[in-house]
Amino acid sequence: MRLVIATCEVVYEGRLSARLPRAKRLLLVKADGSLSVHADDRAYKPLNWMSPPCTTEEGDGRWVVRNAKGETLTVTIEQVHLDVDHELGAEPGLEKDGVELELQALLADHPEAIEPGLALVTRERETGIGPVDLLCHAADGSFVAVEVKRRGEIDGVEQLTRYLEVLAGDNRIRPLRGVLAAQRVTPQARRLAAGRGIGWVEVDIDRLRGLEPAIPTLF
Amino acid sequence: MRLVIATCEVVYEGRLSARLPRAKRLLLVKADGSLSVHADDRAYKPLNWMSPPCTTEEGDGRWVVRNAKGETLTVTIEQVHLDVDHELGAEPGLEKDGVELELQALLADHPEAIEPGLALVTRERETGIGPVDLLCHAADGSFVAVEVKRRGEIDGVEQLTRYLEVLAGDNRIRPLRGVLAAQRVTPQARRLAAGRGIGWVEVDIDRLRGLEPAIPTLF
DNA sequence: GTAACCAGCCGCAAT
DNA sequence: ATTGCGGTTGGTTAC
Repeated sequence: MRLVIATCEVVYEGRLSARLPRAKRLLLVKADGSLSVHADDRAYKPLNWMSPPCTTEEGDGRWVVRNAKGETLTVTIEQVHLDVDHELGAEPGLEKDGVELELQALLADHPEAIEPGLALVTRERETGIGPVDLLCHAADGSFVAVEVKRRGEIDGVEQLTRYLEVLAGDNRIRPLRGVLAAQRVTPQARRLAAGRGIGWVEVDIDRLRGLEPAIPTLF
Repeated sequence: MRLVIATCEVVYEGRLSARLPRAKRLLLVKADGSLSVHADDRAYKPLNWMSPPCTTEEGDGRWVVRNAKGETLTVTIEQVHLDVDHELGAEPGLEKDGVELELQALLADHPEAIEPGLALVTRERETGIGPVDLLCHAADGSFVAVEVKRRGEIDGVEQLTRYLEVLAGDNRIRPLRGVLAAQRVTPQARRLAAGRGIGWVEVDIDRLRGLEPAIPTLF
């Protein structure tokens, strides 16, 4: 990993055109070949960058980074304030406990938290246009397709709507309705869901975490 | 901007839980208070980070970064290989020519590229649930709501569907239909659009750039 | 490779 | 503050 602090100008030509007038910035060159240009703000987002795979041509105070699509990032360096190179070695890897996956697993174990009497049929049921998170069977005899989100917004309702359109053609799982299950459901999403005949429920992930696996799956 | 290369362990507790076992990494501390932890790959993406506003407590080989929501990023430092601090000064700012905006502007000047005889009524027409990119009037007397995308995918069709649902209630712009205009339209989006009675068109941005403004707006 | 979907998405603008 | 929405979104996975 090479760290350069330099007074420079930067031009990106690719999916858009972007120009950075002369200023002091961090140029971060990683072992994967990528280059990021950072200012002292914008959190972790660089001002400009080129993602790998790409190649850098360096010479005469000018770096030209290119990728296979012909996009270019050109850095014109006026003055170098720091230029260091460090070998970092292999990254052992990031372990994550993601929220949506955990929420889906918890709800799969506790479908009754979505609606009393609900029982799991299957997870990640394929529809042909993507998998529906949970397919359940309700106390009233109907099937319920559940879309699980950390945050229930409009696009979750849209996604579930698409799945329902497809699943409606399968008469083995009729009658069918849809429910959006999320930690929070926004007012717009509630309104859109209501207009589409889709239910919604807010679930408390901390309460779910405290429960023991209770209801076995149907199949 | 402070650049530290250190052998460290990192734990994030917040919207999810994440752990990084001991390894050599870059710690990037910006003037906005943000901290990013980078490995030598993943392009510009850090392994872990904390966005501003946040505060860092540093002491005894341990950094604890907190934000207002109680999320924490804890870095336990075993060995420091580099620790430098540079004043970057103000960033003069990034100038961008975005693609969707340019495409929308070009199509506003050349609605006939969407469909012969089309004339612009207005851009960014408010619907109550967000602005529709272009509202036009067609040769057949109908109004046409146009959603402009760089890449026409399912969510563009969904978005336009929502707008059409709302705009259908306005009888000053009847009859009304919808068109998705993009540089490319994916097969799935075409299929979904067809099922909803929505049209689609692929536009050549380079050809549009070469045209002179031709058709004046109606209003 | 294409396409759909998630992401601690980020960041912006309008409500 | 919320919410919709674009992004040079990036990255993963299934088809």
